[in-house]
Amino acid sequence: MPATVRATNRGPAAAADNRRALLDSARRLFAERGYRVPLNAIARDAGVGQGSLYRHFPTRLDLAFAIFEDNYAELERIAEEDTGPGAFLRLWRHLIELTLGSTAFVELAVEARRELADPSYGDRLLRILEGPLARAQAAAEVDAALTVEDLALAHRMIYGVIVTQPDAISARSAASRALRLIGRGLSWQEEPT
Amino acid sequence: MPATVRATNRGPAAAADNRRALLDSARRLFAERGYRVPLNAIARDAGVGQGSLYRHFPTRLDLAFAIFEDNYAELERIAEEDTGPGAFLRLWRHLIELTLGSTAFVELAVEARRELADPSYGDRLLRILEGPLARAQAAAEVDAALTVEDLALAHRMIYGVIVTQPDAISARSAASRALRLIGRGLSWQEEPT
DNA sequence: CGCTAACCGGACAGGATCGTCCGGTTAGCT
DNA sequence: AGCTAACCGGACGATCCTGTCCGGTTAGCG
Repeated sequence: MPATVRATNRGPAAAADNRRALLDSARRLFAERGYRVPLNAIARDAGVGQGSLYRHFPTRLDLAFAIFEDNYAELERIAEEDTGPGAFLRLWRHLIELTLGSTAFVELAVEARRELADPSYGDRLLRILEGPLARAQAAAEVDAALTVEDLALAHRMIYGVIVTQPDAISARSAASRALRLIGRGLSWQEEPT
Repeated sequence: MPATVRATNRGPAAAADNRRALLDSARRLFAERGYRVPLNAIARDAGVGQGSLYRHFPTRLDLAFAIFEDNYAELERIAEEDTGPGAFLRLWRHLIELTLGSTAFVELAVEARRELADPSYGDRLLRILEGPLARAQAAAEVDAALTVEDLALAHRMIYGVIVTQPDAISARSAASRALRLIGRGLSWQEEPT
């Protein structure tokens, strides 16, 4: 039996384990039931008391930040390390994949802006996309007129498709169709505003 | 004083007035606070008791159906009556305008499918768009490859943009940008799946 | 072995929402 | 006027969620 497995989750040494169990359960339940999943459901799923949940993460936002920090860190890592041909498209695909995995990723950003009245959390995605987009444009891989704001908008469009889809399986193909729609354009006459 | 204004909302003759007041309040609160607005808030706003609300509309779905029936009826009327040049685009714009007016319009369709396990409510939009799209394609106004499913997908994409926007004013310009993005395409290489 | 700091569980109070129930009100008819 | 069917209001019980509080548990140390 590995040393990390304990017979009990009590005592000073159990704090780290409980924290990790809470994060694991929260990640799964956010994905399965959305950002608004009850916090006590998370505590129950993690096998810890309500007290422990609120001690480790005083608010829903604290918990969600801790979970989706992983998403951002991974995107930042990819944006930094992958600079070869097609790197932008790989980064973009990864972002879509994360969104398919949990729409709470987007809902958190919306909630953070509403709750904290601070746009910095949403801006983080823009900063991640900036470098790779510029490099892809320099390599003529994507339209030079494209901006990171366009990408963020496209991301929210994909979110809309996923969140209105009844199940995760069909969400993937719907998102795929939506990406093609964005990529090719509907080819109709929409005059500029 | 018009005959329709009553000093009281009691008695047998008041039922119709109360029903209308409930619909008016619900329409406004659904638009302002989203599909999940508390039902008792609607009753309070309409100036009627909880009992009257539940008597007229046993479930949230009943109330929402009654409200958004107007949206569908209006779209159907436009689709039927307006057959001149550019008719399709006018219909499409009207759909976007309704969605800007109340995202609950979309959320209801999602909820109805989840709750009733019946896709007919969502399909109603497809049926409305069918004729005008075919006519626009016959007139070479829009790409012949476009399907009503594409349009429904695009509609949900616009919904995603609106619902993640912090306020109604900025939602309009964001939706406008999104529409241009869809119309022109991002012009990058996304291979078909 | 006993003490203590750190930590845990779950009961609990507070607050929100749902849906029901029944005493009270009204219009119209006799 | 009196009666009755139709309708209304809001109190109320049930349920759910949040966030706190405190008696109980554990690891490590002298």
